Amino acid sequence: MEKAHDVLIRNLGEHTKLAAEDVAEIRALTFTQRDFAPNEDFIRQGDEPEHSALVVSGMVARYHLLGSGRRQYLAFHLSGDLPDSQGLFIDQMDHALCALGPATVAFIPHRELFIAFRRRPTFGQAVWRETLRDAAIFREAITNNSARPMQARMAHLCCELFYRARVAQLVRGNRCRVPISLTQLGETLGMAIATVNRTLAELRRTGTMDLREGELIVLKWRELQRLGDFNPAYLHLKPQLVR
Amino acid sequence: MEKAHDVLIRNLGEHTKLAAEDVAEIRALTFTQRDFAPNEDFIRQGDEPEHSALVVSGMVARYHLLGSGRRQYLAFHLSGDLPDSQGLFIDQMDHALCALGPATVAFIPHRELFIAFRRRPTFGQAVWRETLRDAAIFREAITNNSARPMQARMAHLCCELFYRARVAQLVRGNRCRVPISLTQLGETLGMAIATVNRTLAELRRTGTMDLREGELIVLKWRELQRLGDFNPAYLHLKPQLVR
DNA sequence: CGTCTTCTTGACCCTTTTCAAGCGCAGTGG
DNA sequence: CCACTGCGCTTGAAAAGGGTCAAGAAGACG
Repeated sequence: MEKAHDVLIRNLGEHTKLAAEDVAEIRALTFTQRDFAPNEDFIRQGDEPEHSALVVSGMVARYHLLGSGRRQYLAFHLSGDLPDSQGLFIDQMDHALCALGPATVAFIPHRELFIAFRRRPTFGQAVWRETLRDAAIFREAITNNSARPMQARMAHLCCELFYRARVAQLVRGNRCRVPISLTQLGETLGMAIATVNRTLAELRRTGTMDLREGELIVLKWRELQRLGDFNPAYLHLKPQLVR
Repeated sequence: MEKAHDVLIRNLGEHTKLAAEDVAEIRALTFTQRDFAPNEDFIRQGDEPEHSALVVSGMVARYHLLGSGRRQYLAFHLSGDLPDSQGLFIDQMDHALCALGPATVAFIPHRELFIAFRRRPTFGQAVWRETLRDAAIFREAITNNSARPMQARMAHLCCELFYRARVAQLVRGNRCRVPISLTQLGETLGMAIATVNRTLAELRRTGTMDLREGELIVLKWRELQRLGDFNPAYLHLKPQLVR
C-alpha cells in the first residue's frame, strides 16, 4: 500500500522543501500497517519505543494517565502526522497513544529512520521540525487551558482541529470527522463534562459551529476564530488559504 | 569566558553520552554573551531567530502574550538550558523569552550550529533530545494546569524547579534561587494572584516548602512530591540521587 | 520621607463542579 | 420481537472553589 508514504510526504512537505532524493528515501521506508479500533491503545506510558508511528487514516490521541485514573489528553493527530516522533530519542514513553475513532497506523523501526536521516539530513530535519511543531501545539494547549475561559477553549480547540484537517485535505465543505466524545473533550480542555455539553450547546445555539456524532461543522469560521482567539501562526505551516 | 561551554556540556551530558570529539566541537563554538536585567525580554514573539540562546546563569522564562495583555508563562530555564532550541527550525517565534531575575545568556548563530551538527551528528542529536525534553515538560504543564487542583499545581511546579535545579547543581542545602513574583506564578499556573498567595501560605503553614524573596526552600521533599503528584520520569534525565 | 510595587488578607460573588435523574440508542440475549 | 443493559448525551439544582474587588502592610527606591 502506497498511502502511508504519500501522507507522510504530503505532511512533511507542508513545512519543508523535500528534494526528489528525500522523497525517494521516504518511499524506500518499510512500513508495517495496522488497523485499530476506537479507543484502542497502541503505545503505553512506560513503553520503550523502537518504532515510530505514522497516522495513515483516522485520528489518534496522546494522553497522560493520572494516578486517579483520569486521563489528560495532550494532542490529536491526523493522517500524515508522526504522533510519537517524540519517542525517537526518548528512553521511556511518558504518555500513551490511542486511536480516537477507527484508525490506521503505520510503524517504522527507529533503526531504519536513523539510517535514512544519515543519508538524507533534510529528511531528518523535516522530522525534527515536525517534533518542534508538536511542541508549539503543546505550548498553545498550555495557554488555552490555563488562560482562556471555557467557551474560548472549546472554540480554539475546534479551530485548530478544523484548520489542520483542512491542511490535511480532510475537510469537505464545512465539515470534518472528529470522532471524540464529550468525556474526552472534557479531559482535553480541563473542564467537567456538564460544562463541555453546555459550552457546545451554546456554540450550537448561536450557529457558530456544531460538534456531534463525531463530526465537526464550522458554520461561522471567522466568528469561531474570534471567540477562540485563534491565530494559526503557531502551527508553522505555509500560509493557507482561509475562507 | 569558558563558563558557557561548560554549562552546555554539563547539561547535554545529563542525557547524552558525548565523545571527546563532540566536546571539542562544542568548545569551538563562539558564543556572544550578554547580561540581562530582571524581566528584560531578549526574544520577542514574531522574531525570526538567527541565533540560539544558552542560559549561562540565572533563570529565563518563555511566555505567550495574549490579546488582553495577559501573559501565559510556558516554561522556565536554568543554566545549561537552550531555551530557544525550538527556534532552530522555525520561521517565526510564537512565544517570547525574558530573564526572570538577572541572567546571563550566550548566543550562537544558527549557521554555526548547523555546521557543527553536520560534523558531529551526536551533538545534533543531543540538541534534538533537548528539544524533546522541552516538549515533555510542556506536556506535563498541560496536565498540571488542566487536571490538578491548585495546591497540587503549585507543589508540582516547585518540585520540577527544585529537581532541575539540583541536577544543574544550583541547590545548596534545601534551597535554590527562583526569582519569580506571585503575579508570574499566577500567570504560569493559571490562577489568580490571591489564590497563589493563599496556596503558598498553606504550604508554608504546613512546613512543606517556602517560596519567598526569590528563594525556594523545600522542607519536606517527599511530602511535596506527594502533594504535587510529581514523578520526574518525564524529565528524561539519568536517574538522580534523591534525598 | 514619600511613592511605588509587591505581598497579604478579608468579603463577596460568580463560574464551574458535583450530583442526580432522565433520555435515546445500540447491542445482547431471552 | 422485545425487554434489558450499558453508554453517551442532556439538563436541573445545589455546592464549592476560586475569581474579583478593595484595602492595608511591608519593603524598595529615589
